[in-house]
Amino acid sequence: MSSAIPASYSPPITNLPRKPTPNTNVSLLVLCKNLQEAKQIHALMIKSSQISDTYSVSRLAEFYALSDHGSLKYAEKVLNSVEEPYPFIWNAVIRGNLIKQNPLKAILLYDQMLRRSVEPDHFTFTFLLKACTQLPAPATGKQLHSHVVKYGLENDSFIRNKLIHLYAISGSISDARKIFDTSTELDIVTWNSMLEGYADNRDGESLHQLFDRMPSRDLVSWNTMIAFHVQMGEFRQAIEVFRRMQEKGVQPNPVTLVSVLSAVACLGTLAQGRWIHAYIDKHGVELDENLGSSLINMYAKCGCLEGAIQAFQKTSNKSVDTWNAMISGLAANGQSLKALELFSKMESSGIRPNAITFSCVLNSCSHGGLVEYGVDYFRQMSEVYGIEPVIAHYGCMVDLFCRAGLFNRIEETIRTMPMKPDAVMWKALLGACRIHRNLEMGEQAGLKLIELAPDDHASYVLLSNIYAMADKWDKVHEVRKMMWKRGIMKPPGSSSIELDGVVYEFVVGDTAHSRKKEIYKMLGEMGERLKNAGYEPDAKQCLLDIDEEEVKQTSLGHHSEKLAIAFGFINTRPGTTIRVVKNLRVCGDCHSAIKLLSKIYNREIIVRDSNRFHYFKNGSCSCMDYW
DNA sequence: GTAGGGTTAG
Repeated sequence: MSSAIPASYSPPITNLPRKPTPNTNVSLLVLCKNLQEAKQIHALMIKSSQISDTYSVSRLAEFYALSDHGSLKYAEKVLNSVEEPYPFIWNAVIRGNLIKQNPLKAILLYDQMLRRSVEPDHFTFTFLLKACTQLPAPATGKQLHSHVVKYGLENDSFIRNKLIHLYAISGSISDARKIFDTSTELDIVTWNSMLEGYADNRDGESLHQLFDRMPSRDLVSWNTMIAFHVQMGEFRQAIEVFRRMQEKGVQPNPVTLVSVLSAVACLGTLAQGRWIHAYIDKHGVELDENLGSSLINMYAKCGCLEGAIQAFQKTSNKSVDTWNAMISGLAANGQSLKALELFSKMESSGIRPNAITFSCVLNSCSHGGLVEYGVDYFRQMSEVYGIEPVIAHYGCMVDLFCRAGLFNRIEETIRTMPMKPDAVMWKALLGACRIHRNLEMGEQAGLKLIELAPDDHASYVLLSNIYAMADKWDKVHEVRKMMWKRGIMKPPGSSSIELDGVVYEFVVGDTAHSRKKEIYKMLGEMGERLKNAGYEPDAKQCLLDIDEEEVKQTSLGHHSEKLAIAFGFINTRPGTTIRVVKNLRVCGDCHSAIKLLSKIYNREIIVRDSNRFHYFKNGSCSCMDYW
């Protein structure tokens, strides 16, 4: 044949075709530090025809789809350039879309895949089901389930567990359970998926039953239980489970400790929080940014700012959440200006504030009575940072104006904002009406609030307080009757104090305590000294706080925070700071009394109520009587 | 030559 190369021919050395061994270029992909380099390798692969090798092209598509330096656009180009794409490439591109938070696209790719007659495999379905969980798209999930059956993959454990997870979180817990019950082999992830399903459905009974039946439990099982209790507001149980977990010798990880710290923060039990912090240090648990934020939050919510600041400084990789936790911590503890200062530092450090940051910042302005600052930050938020205010931000603004008693600006805000006011907003307004004695607007806001939040006891109490203030006693009774009829119960006020790591809890009019004699003797003394200092009880503010029976038996002197403070006085050395955590808001009468007590007994008293901190010192409070 | 379940922040 004429085209045959003569035997004598030897090509010039420079023109030697540099035929790479099949995987040379592919193995270079891992070294790529940017898209440009990957494209060069891509070009080399085309030149050398290596692109038609299934393995090589798959790896290239995988790089484009999954690497930080990749590009989904190029991944898709590769996908479309291959005649008969192997499912691997489709899987990679689908997975890439999941990573980039685009689950919808992932599902659309599956559709294309079927149109091009590419048969999905077990990997494909795990990714797709994850996409359905992310969206969430339970109906699509159900369809996929039937495809899984069609392809005979229903016994794949990964797919089965994903299906359980998807059904459980999308309200079809019985479908999830059906798969669980009909599985021939249950692995730990199956158990955990089902466990999480019950946790998600707030079904504590089934959750505990399943947990008790588990043949073995791993870290995730324990974390699920702890998180469940935190979610349900059962903070002591959360810590109890944590204790049991340690007894069983299971080592906690950052996820565990984030949950536990959150529970401690809600309880306000500083000694416990310090113990967890020491545990983290001692066991060398990695202080990732989440755990850092949780520590800051815990210290801040326990009223220990120094601790929060130290944790903040120690968190090396500060995320936007880290800054948010510190800013809100400063604000809650009455350090509004410092919070705003920190916000400036955050801006100059190059971290971009998010919507939560602005809630924290506006909240700082509100707590500090810094009206004009607040107005300016609100403007900056959309103008400088392009963050559109949501209802929560408008809520902050209303709160800001409320505290300052600027009723026309409140009205203007509510009138001009692009959404309807929510219960939180009416509540803030109602609170302001009480403090500024604006009875007319207060009544209006109260009725709106009850309309929007008919199950919230606070709605009724606040409205009743307004009526009581106006001496409209028939209306007070009306509200009370309405509450009774609807079966709304007000949880009893309770306060706790932690002494030497032990938490003592008191409820209003508590007489069950083993040291009640001593406590009531102390209360008596406190009452005497308050009276001598010119204090007069004001019963109007909390008529609905306690039952009528109790009104007769006990006086305001027996509110839980006072009981806790009395107990603190007895059991600590003079001059020691008293820290009390209350489940509801401090009533106005107690607030005045505690101010005086701080002076009479020369003690710093820190009370955390359901909204903020009150630092009572020398006769005044850090909240400047706005709360 | 690819996969699974868990957390927080006003």
